[in-house]
Amino acid sequence: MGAAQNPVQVLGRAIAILNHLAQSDSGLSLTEVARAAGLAGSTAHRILTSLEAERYVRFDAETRLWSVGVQAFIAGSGFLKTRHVVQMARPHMRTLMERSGETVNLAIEDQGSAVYVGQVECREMMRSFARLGGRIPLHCSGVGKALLSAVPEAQWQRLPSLLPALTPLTLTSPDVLRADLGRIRQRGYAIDDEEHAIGLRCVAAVVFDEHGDAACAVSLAGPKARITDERVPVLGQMAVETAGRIMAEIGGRAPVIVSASGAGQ
Amino acid sequence: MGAAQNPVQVLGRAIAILNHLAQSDSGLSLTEVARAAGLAGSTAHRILTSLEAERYVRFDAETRLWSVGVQAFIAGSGFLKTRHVVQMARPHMRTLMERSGETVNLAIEDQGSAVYVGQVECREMMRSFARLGGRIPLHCSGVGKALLSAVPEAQWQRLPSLLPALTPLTLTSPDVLRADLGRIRQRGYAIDDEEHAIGLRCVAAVVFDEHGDAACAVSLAGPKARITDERVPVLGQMAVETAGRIMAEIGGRAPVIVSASGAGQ
DNA sequence: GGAATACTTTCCGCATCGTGGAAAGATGGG
DNA sequence: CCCATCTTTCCACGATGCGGAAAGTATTCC
Repeated sequence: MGAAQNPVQVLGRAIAILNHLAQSDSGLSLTEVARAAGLAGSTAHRILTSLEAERYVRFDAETRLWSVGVQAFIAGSGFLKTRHVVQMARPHMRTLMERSGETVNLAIEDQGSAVYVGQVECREMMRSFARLGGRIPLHCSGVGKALLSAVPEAQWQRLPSLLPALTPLTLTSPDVLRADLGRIRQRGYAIDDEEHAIGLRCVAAVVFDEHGDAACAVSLAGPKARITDERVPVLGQMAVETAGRIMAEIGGRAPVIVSASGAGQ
Repeated sequence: MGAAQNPVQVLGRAIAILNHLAQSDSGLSLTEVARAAGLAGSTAHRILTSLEAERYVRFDAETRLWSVGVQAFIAGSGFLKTRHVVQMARPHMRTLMERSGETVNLAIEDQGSAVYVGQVECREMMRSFARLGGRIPLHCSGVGKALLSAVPEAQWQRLPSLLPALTPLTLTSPDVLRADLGRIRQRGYAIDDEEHAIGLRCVAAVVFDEHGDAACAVSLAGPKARITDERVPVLGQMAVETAGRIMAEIGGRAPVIVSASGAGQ
């Protein structure tokens, strides 16, 4: 994640700092920031105070820690504006949450992982912990697999030969994953059965854009205790329906299936 | 919103650009960016490509427009991790207490009642008795009614047909309460006139989070003797202003009002 | 269709602006 | 109370960002 060749040096450095701050849970001290970004203390300090002047970072005088500021959040949220899907999807996600009683997530693909861009939380005490702006691997999440299933083979063939396992149930073999993606295309929704986190299940369906490419994926996530075997097909169907409504809203259309094998349907 | 004196010139400029991009709905062309930020085209271009290298801005080759990038969204979302409404609200509550001379409370909604999560006590001998962590019903408290007023009708329709009366002035009829909530939305703050305890009056305003949902409510509480009829609108306005400042601090925004009826403004 | 127009991108010499070592100022622990 | 550690300010050096101008590319209008 190093700053590549960048026309403007400071910007690369400032952004590296921001990215590090964003990853930390409770904020970083000056020296931590400096070390993380590989900068001299004075340089890091200058950049931090400069960002602070614009409220892109915040300094807590009590804990003496630096963290991400409001304005970075506000500006960053501007990203969602240009993603009309997110806006359009919200009411449908809300309905889905009401009907299913589970938390609904919306994610897009970005650089080999899924990023959560929308969420409607359910009212249960026990609920999923996905965070807006958070990243999750494609191969071991409902949204991720749903997105993958919509991509032509050519692109996911360059997967590593062994996928990282986050739980004992994670699909680590590309061949097994490939088979699962086939099933996903057939039934219309992906199932994540504790492949990302123990006790967490979800179902997810993909939303296609006007070109028939995957725009994003909607998922329903909840504890295994609540998302039982019998409910999976029901919830999956709901996710598919919601994805369909969002798709209609944004003028998307399912792609023409080119698969040569007997992928049915 | 101009970049003030900033230790690092480029950062001020880059951030100004990002902020402008974030405000625009569909993206900006290079020249629009340059003009908005008051920069030479070449300078704006250099900064933009630099930000693009870090995925903080995105360039749509088709429309030739620049907009906020994913990574800015991801990093900006890091703000939510370290955001604690209660802590951020404190300084603003303190100011409100100084200006009004009354005790200031902060409450969140939890399972059908309001819970006090913050307080700045005034210096008067006679003062309100809310306790941190204490619960208070939604229908007969300033904070409670303010929070209720921010919830879409669908959710508070399942109220019992007769609300418990804590004083002779408590609003016990759901219809009367509903009408009051309408008025609260109109004027921006709630009034509790001895509805919870005899002799106690308060005004309260709601603080919205980034989704436009109620995050918490601020109230000013004091004895009826001090909070006279003439002071109510003044104090109410102060509460609204403070709520606004807290909202800015946590990156919240007022919700888009969808109400079909004449709930105006 | 061709020329004029508007906008985007690259180039490069100049001096401004950012850099980081060092020192001063805080803070905390023993 | 002193030493160790971390934060903040300072400053001389030169690397780095600046913007005018020119080249390259879409768009419009006759």
